[in-house]
Amino acid sequence: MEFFNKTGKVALGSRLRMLTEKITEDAAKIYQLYNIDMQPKWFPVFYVLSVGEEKTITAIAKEIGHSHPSVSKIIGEMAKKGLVVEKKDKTDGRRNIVSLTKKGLDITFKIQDQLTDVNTAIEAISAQTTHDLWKAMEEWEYLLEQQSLLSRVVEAHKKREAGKVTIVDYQPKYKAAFKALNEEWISRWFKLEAADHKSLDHPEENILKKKGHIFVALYNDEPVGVCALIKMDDPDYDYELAKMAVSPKAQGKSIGFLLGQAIIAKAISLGARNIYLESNTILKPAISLYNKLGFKKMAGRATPYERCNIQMELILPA
Amino acid sequence: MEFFNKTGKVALGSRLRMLTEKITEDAAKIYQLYNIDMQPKWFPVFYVLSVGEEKTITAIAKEIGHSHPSVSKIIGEMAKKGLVVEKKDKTDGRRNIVSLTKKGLDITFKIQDQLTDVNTAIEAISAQTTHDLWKAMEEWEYLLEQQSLLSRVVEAHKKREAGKVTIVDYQPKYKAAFKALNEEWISRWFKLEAADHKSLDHPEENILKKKGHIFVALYNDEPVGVCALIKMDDPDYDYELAKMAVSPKAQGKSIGFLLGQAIIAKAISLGARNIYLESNTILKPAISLYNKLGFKKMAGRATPYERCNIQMELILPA
DNA sequence: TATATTTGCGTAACTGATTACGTAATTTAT
DNA sequence: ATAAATTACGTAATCAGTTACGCAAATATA
Repeated sequence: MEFFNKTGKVALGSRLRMLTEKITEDAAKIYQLYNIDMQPKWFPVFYVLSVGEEKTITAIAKEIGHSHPSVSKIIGEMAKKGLVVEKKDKTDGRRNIVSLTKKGLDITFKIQDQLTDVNTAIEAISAQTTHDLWKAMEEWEYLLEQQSLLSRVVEAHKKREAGKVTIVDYQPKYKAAFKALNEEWISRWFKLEAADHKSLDHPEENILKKKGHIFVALYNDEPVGVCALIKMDDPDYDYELAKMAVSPKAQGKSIGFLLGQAIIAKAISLGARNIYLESNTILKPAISLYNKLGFKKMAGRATPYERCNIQMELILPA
Repeated sequence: MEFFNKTGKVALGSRLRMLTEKITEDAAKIYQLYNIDMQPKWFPVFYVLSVGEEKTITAIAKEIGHSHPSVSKIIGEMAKKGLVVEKKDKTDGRRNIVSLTKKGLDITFKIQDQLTDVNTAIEAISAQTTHDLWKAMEEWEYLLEQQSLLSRVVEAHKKREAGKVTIVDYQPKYKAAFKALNEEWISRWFKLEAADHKSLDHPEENILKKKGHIFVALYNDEPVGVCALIKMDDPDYDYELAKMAVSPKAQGKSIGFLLGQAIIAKAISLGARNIYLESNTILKPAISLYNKLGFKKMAGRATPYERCNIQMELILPA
């Protein structure tokens, strides 16, 4: 299909479906050719029964990777043709135990030649290819089991969006945004406290002039996230990560992570030994972000914020 | 799926279907994620319209490799969502000309990011595989277009059956079979002639004692084909291939071909310059077999058989 | 010019799978 | 011992495609 060279790999699903169809189409004709009264779709069920004697519907379904209604239907069809018999389990009345009949068993022998020839034909095709379809499928199955395509796409999306985000130093024009972004999330979860007003209304005086730093995340030149690195007045702790706020509209762009990284890099360049922070455990995504950045939960320490119920620290390399 | 390691490649179709399903399943969720009101199955149709402007239903179907009813249905659904408009062709009242609406066109832009991300994700998976699924599929498509799986299986079958056939020298116990096999086909097409009775009733006297040879093809120790190499009394021709007969029950095992090869090998070992034969053009499979063996049509020569209307010869290497 | 064939496309029925749901039997928890 | 949860499995509806069929328009042929 020349079409797929134009669309690119996004049409992988469509292309797979077509190849599948082309191959399955011939399967029915092959059974006919060998005069075996069986439908291709029965094959997986037939196979497990021929190998393993008696099985229940769900056991078969699990083994061949179909849904149980699918197996149920197939067994019904095969029973009608006299290839299998169903019988109720005496000790467990729910179970329907299926096994091949004499006629079904006969087919297992009759079908051997066909299987040999099909295998020969497929191997012959494989021998003519430079890329091994069978092994490629096995690899894809494995990789998709590890992480679904969906989640990989989400990851790609996030990475691309993060690339559009720039982290810049605070400037007076971001004063309003600094306040608004913080008020937005604080008021959603808690009540604004006195200490909040102090730093949010006057960041220059209360953070920057006290040897602190503020970073702003820009997306399309819009400020969508902020975070402060505040100099602490404590012999054991050098800096505090605080006032981290990201607009809900700009989620999925790793903005919190980028701001955190910038803060950490800054602290290192300032020769800090550690970074301290305060948060609340109901803020699950925040806590997991701090963990991802390397912060660890630590023992209690005095704080002016009522909403704080967890404290974390990050030990920086010397 | 461990299951497929047990069944072997005969379950290629099933395995393909499952992989297809797994991938398609996520596709729908991906559209949702990007907030695009479109179904994955619309994509091929959408794609060709976004590239090529107006198209008729069948033109789209041909381009994307679907059946036309499928496209017809998809266009109906897309039209309901306002993504496309249909209009009758003025010069050809049968045609239904389809094009994207403004809304549909908007999606082409909106969808770009999604396509980029999906492509990134798929490329990332490909990078982790050692066998390239995409290229492998392309190779399979190409090879299946050249020769279908069905016909390759038929070929494998034939080859395997031919392996069970043995060609042996004539023995008195095959006298009846020699006669019966020949009478069977001759009487189906023609009337037995006087010359037939002579050689069929007394092959020893009329063929073997006159420096001729007879080969018998055995399948399960049953004689299912015969062929004679008869010494000719002609300065220009050394031997005649004649009395070739194969049981209809033993077709598809290349028996004629194997007998022919044996005859030719014998003639060469006897130092013959050529082999002559007589046949009739209504016997299409026979003529094509002779061609395959290397015989060429030649100019007329006297013959005792009424049914002969074509004469062929094979020049042997010196 | 009349008739036969081909073409475009819609509708209907089928296919091989799925998910959703209901019911009965069994197992677990209180 | 009873209630709640789980399990086995069948039926119904759905899905994304197919083939079969029929009608109308256009084209080819006699």
